Amino acid sequence: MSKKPITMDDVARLANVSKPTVSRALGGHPNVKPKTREKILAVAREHGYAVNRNAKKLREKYTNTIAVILDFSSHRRHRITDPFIFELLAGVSEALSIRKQDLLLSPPTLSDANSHRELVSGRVVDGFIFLGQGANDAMFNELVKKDVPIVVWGGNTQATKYCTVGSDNFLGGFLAGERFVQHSKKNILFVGNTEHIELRLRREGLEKALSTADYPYTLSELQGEDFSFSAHYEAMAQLLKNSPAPDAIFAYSDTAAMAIINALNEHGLEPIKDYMLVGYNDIAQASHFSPRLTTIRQDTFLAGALLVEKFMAVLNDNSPMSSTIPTDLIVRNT
Amino acid sequence: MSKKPITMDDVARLANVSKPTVSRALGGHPNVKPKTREKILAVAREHGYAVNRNAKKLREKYTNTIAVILDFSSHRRHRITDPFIFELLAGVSEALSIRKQDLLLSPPTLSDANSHRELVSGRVVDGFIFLGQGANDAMFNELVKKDVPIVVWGGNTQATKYCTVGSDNFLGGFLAGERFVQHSKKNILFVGNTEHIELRLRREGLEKALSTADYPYTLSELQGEDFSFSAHYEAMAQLLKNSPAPDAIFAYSDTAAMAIINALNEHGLEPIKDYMLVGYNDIAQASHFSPRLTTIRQDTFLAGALLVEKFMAVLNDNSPMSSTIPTDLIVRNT
DNA sequence: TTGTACGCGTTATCAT
DNA sequence: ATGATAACGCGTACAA
Repeated sequence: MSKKPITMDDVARLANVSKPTVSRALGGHPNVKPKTREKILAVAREHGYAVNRNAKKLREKYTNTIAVILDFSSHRRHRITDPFIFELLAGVSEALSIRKQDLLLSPPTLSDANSHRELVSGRVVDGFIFLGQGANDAMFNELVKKDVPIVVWGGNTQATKYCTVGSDNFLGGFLAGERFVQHSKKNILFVGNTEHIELRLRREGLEKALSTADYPYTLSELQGEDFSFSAHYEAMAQLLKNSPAPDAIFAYSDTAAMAIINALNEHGLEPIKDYMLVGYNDIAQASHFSPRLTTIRQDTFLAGALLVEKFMAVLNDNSPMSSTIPTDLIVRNT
Repeated sequence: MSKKPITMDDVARLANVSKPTVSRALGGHPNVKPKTREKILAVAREHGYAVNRNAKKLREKYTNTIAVILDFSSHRRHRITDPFIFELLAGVSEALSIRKQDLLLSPPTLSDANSHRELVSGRVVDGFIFLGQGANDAMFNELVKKDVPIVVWGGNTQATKYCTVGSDNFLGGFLAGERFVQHSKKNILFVGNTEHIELRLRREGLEKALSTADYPYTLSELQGEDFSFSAHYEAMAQLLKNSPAPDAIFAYSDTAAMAIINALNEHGLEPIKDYMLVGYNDIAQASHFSPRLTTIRQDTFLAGALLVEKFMAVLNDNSPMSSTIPTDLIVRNT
């Protein structure tokens, strides 16, 4: 147990060379005789030597570790609800591993800008990738002001001071609206809290498309209290009790869409026949739910790659532009 | 950008004390005069000082970082399918944050025992929590032999040399079987690959319960090729074409259950009336799927806490016993 | 091509 | 209660 790990010094001794030579051999430095290198590598392998990464980080500029923060509000107390955020996490994880960056998965205990900054000045991580904007716009701006490298998955407006990657939310909303207008839908329901930048943009896109309709229509809004499945279900059931049923619904996530469909079901309403619904994210479950969901697709693999690419650019001070990934309407059975 | 971060030396100078005193003040050491401590903390706060964690780790025994490895086989190429693994991840994340341990989320690039060991001897992490056993039983045993601290979410047999935490898989299977026998089910289908220890145990439990039936029955098996939704759907559709429909199904996960129900649906079969189905995990979606799934619940919050607790025990050389979390049958509409 | 000497920022030991 | 000094393991000038 208390076995002392072997150090670079030990390897040097065993290979009859000096420590810097070992360092060079392991680091792939050109100026080292092939035969010497081989000898060193052999000794290292034989003794299971591994470079002490803390000592290394102590000397080097970057930690090559990036903290990834899940959207706080997508978590329920001890219960995760939306698989999308995890598909996104998987995308980021893969992209980071390609660049040989470590991923520190941070708990939502970090709340303010200072606790985040400490992680950087303590040289634990080089910066942050936030998977979700939530209501943290102000904190993100503060972090940028404090020179903390960050990239955020989310929406972007003129006021956004930090680099974002996200779907083209306005377009996503527009595509949904277009579909509704094509089918002459008149009583449209937008589900989502427009305090979130992304959702505000989607609603704007939706409105833009609806405004091309040459007939009268109404647009109302349903804001779930939190992000849980049952909250959405109940809110929708309540709405159906008190108001005329909408004939078109645009939900901010597939998960929310599923909850809403359940409520519509129990109210005796059928997809396509009675209502049209467009979800968002195209999570794995969306195409297997019954009914199969019409939704807006986001490629989480590409998203991860882009988030990491932008982060690296931020780290190197080339203030990269925010950007969006392709955003497509996938028509299925709603 | 190239702003040099403030060091402990700097703080010492600014507070008119020596470096060790600063270290003691920050570390909560008792032997430091309250007034001195206050002064030091004030200076540190004022200048936004944060301890360099790499220098700290270079001196200390533990890195206080734990690598968490997701089950390789639960990932599809760029597509996550089963939310359960992420509920588990959330549980572990929370448990680790309570103990102030950092979570390094490792990509599935690490394949053999040596690459894992390197992470420990390189002092990146103190050890591993594996979320899923997959077919890595041999590697886990090898890691234990090499004194790498690990804990595994999964099943346990006499042959298991490493510490596991998991649901009581035998009991889970038994509960499902009991339900089937109570309803006189005769044509039982087990869905899952029994090469996985957990699933083998569940099948054994199922068989045990079935053996109490005082009537003849058949038990067959369906092994999905991979863990994707569509693979299960298609395998089930195929089975329904070629064989008589089962009147009872025990699926290894709720996700698999959903795929199978879709296939049964399209074949005109109805839950309860035509078949009975028990899933596994009780993921958030299970109670909102249509039909609402009967399933075996696992508390992922508790699971996370237990995994971390056991890991700490392993780290401190008190070879802890493997253990199981409460395992209950949740009866809903299948 | 290789070796010597030093510093990275912290904690631990020992002395005062 | 505090300070001087060493040591953790590595990379990098600079010298050879």
